[in-house]
Amino acid sequence: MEYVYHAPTLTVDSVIFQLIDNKLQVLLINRTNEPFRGTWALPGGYNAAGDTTLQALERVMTTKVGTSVKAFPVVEQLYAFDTGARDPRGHAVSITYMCLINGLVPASSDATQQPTFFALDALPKLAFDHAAIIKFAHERLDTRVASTTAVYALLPKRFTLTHLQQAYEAIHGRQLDKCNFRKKFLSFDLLVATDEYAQEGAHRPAMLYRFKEQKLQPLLRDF
Amino acid sequence: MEYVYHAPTLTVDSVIFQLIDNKLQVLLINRTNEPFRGTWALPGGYNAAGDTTLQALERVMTTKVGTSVKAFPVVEQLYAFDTGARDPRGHAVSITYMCLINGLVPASSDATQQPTFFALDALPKLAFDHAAIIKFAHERLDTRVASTTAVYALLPKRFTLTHLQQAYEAIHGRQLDKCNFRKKFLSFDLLVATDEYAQEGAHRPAMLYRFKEQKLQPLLRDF
DNA sequence: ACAAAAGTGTTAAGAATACACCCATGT
DNA sequence: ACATGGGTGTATTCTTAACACTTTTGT
Repeated sequence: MEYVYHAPTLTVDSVIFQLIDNKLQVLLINRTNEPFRGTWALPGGYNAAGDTTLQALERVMTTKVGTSVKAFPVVEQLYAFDTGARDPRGHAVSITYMCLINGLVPASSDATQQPTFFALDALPKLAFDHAAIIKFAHERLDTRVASTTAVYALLPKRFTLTHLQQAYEAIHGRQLDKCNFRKKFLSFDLLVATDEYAQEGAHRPAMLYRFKEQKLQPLLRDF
Repeated sequence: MEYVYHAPTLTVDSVIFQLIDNKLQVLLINRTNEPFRGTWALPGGYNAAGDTTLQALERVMTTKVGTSVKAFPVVEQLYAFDTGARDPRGHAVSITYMCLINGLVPASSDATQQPTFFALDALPKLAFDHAAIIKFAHERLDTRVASTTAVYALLPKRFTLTHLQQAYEAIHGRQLDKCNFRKKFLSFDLLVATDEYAQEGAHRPAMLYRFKEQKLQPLLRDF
């Protein structure tokens, strides 16, 4: 049998989440090339032969976001999307990653790409099937913060219990009872109170907490 | 910039689960080609340009398992593995799928591949990183049967509550209390009792149940 | 004194767990 | 009669959920 194997185009796209103004936001860049030129899209790029998907992701991060993958405390592969024909010339498969971070200031090597964070409830029109990818990523994030300590990646080292609760509320999209939230989360015994307080207005200052371990751990019970 | 894009090799591998003798078993085939010739491996194959991963999976299923993907009530994409260098000539990315079925008798178009079900606790030496893929698939299956009605795909249309419990026990790998299991599962209101009984030995016959809906549904509470 | 957010207590409903028991069948 | 697995009841403990209350700050 005479048959020359030809591989489909392989790309990598990253969904970078960050909490800004107590809202869950995602990083988008403005496409400078066709197709979808001028439309907002997830930072992504080609995965060339010889590169692992993580290496391709690193290339995307350094060139289009201005940061190494290593700067993200939580990076998780999501799904291989192959519905959206990325390239009009043919079928493409995109491996997607979810990246969580706090305090990232993006800087593309190409300034016209203007990397910008958008709130999930105020997304612009998106290129390719990127709206579906973001939806998938949001659902995955929801299950991850429910079953692991993944929120730590979205918060600064020190934070108040109200910050923590607001993070959960922004991700889950619903209000939680303050007292019940605190009792439950503290019962996991993952936080330690620091001796510092946050003074943020005309009211009682809040105690600052930090995670005992800055790493992904399973939660005893789901949130 | 003069640059010709070259895509990595893309493959598809399937983890086919079935319950046999109250044990969770996975389908393996014996490799007829190098590398790993003569070693057991997951059914898999190349994903050629122009084919979606599901089309590539269909090709694998019809040629190496003797069944269409459509015969599997539950098919779920798992993860893109790119650690194992499938081909010694270069880097390869494998998209993996988990497929659940009941009563499958496999038949490869190439009889020397002898597709065979192996119990998860008695796997042979495996090619590539397939041991890691099976472990990943097992964990995913565990969360799926805990949060959805995915078990239905592993059971015949009619089954006893003991069969159902044994399925959960085989997947979770631990014993469950009969009374508590029944109360909880029946409280989901997903099963209906048929008017038939299963007579399986020198003891009281067991009532046969069926799922109201033969489809994947979320469970009210996790198992 | 008051507004605003921090932080706590209490109770009732619901779920999980452990364990003991009765029932219907073939031999 | 008895062994075997089918099928059920109940009490205890742990979680969840709702809601009301007190505390500490700046103005």
